[in-house]
Amino acid sequence: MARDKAELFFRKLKDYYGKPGTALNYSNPFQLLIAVILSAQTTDKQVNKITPNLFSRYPTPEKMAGARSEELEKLIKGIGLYRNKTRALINCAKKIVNDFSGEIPDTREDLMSLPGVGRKSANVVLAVVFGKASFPVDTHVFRVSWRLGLTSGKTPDKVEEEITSIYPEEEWIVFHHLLISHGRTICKARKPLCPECPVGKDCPSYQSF
DNA sequence: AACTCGGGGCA
DNA sequence: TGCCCAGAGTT
Repeated sequence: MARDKAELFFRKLKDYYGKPGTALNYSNPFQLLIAVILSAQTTDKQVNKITPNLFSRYPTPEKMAGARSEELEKLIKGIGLYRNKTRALINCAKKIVNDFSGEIPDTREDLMSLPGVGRKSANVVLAVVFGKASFPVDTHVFRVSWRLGLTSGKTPDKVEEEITSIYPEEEWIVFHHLLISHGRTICKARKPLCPECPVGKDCPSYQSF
């Protein structure tokens, strides 16, 4: 039963990694959304380097919608994929202004209609900005939950469904944090450090790759 | 389903 | 210094 295993792993991981830290500190919904878009394929550290200048120049959807791409590009250059993201940011801001009256939409469907916002980013915004139950499934979540035997789905949507059925909503944030921390430090994509893993031999994937 | 987009981190 | 890593969009 996945739920029994989940309880055990959850406890062990929680003992090991502790409580979630504070990662995304943008209280402004628009700025948080933009920071999330910029975070794709990068780290929060990289994003935090460029956001002060970016938001100083384009603090609102209206300002960003009117940005010249050459100018905005300079402000986010240094981060990866800057051409894609420049386009996404400007088009996203325009859509917020034109289709959503300048407000950040609060449904998954509307968020995903915004350029640069996919399934994972939409769920982050729903959770962080609107406090809605949503579980962002990134590659860490996907890989770690699969190795632990908690999920078997082959698509992120399926994994999200499986994983959210295991825990009550109140524990999602902690569990999400644990999967991410674990995926980054021990349960790495290549060369996972199984001997150091707090789950150890209870993991069905222990030393099997 | 496979590929692209750019730079940081680490072997 | 070259390989691996992290999402969204396009074909």
